[in-house]
Amino acid sequence: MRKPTGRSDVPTAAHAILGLLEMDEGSSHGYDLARHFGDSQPLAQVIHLEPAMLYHHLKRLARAGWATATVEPQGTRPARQVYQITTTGRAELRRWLSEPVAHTREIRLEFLVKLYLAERLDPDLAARLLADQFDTCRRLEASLVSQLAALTPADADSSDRVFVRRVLELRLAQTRAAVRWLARVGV
Amino acid sequence: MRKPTGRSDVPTAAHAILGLLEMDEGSSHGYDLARHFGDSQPLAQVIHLEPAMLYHHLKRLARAGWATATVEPQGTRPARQVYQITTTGRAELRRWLSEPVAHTREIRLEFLVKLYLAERLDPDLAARLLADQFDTCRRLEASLVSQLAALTPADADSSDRVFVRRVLELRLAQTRAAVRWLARVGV
DNA sequence: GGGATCATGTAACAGGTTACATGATTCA
DNA sequence: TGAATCATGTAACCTGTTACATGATCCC
Repeated sequence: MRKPTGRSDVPTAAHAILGLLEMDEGSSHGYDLARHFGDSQPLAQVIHLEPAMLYHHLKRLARAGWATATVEPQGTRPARQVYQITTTGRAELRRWLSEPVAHTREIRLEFLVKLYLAERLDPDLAARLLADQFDTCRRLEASLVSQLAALTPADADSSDRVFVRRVLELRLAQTRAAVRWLARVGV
Repeated sequence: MRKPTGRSDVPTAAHAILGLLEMDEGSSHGYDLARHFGDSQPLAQVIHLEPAMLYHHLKRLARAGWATATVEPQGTRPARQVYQITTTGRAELRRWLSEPVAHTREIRLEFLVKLYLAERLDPDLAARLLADQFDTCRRLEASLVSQLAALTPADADSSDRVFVRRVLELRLAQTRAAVRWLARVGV
């Protein structure tokens, strides 16, 4: 018998669904929610979610106690599973929305989803999120700068060192681009 | 019975291992290769590879005919599985190394691995890869610029439109950062 | 007649993560 | 004595992708 594998780490998609349940307030079932991730919808520009995974996440949200499902018979069609966010689900959503992402690479997906939802659910929260994300990226930038500074003094330029320097320079460039973008968005 | 599920898409990790087999030329078994992905090794700054996945990929490389395994008994320890790259494996590696990545988000991981290996296996190939990647990113940049231009004329500024514009602006910023970095590296 | 729409999924596969199994040997 | 090294993995879980099942109804 194994230990119950100490994992946590709820994926962005699950939180996105949780946010949509909060926005759509009331009647949301899988097929309905799927439209948010369909062609030319704003969220679809940022996160892809196939029906298979959508239904999967809905079940997990229910298992976690963040949503409840009620069955709505449809006559001929399969019964609708209408989901509703719970109080603990709402608390979890808020917690997630207040938390900036830790890495620059997560801006493109996770942060954009947070921003989309926060702006539509609570503009004040969105403003705070933006400010916190800006600070986080600034700190990342400073850390990269000091890592680079610690690197260059050693004059031995093995190709491995050159490579590591380039990696840091790329990260710094990406992080600075994010910082400038955040500053422009957060006016 | 299902169709054999039309997938392909070999992951970066597998190609990284293939590249290391080509570099280490001869005696490389799992435990040995693992050192490349250990603390403070240059590749570890870019890609994480736990032993479990390393051994998994080695088996898949053998299954694909890109490497062959020969058993080297060790007495008391488990026998070493020594892997060697094959001719088709070498061809596949070369093909992969010549191909720039299609998306800006893939620069951070997949492109950096290609660059690391190409520079160590064939500097000319590395130079061509850099040039091709630069062109690809330039085209991406142009595409994003025209997408933004197509967006702004419509004056109706729904919050959804604002969001989509921001997404494009972030991508453009990230792509431009990559372009400048590539230009600096590729001197 | 034939495809899109509604509404739910399952099956089979993939990569990836964490924890653990095995068992002798070397070193602090 | 007990941790690290060598060398291989497996087990159990996860997200994610693609293909397909079901079956009525609506619209061209």
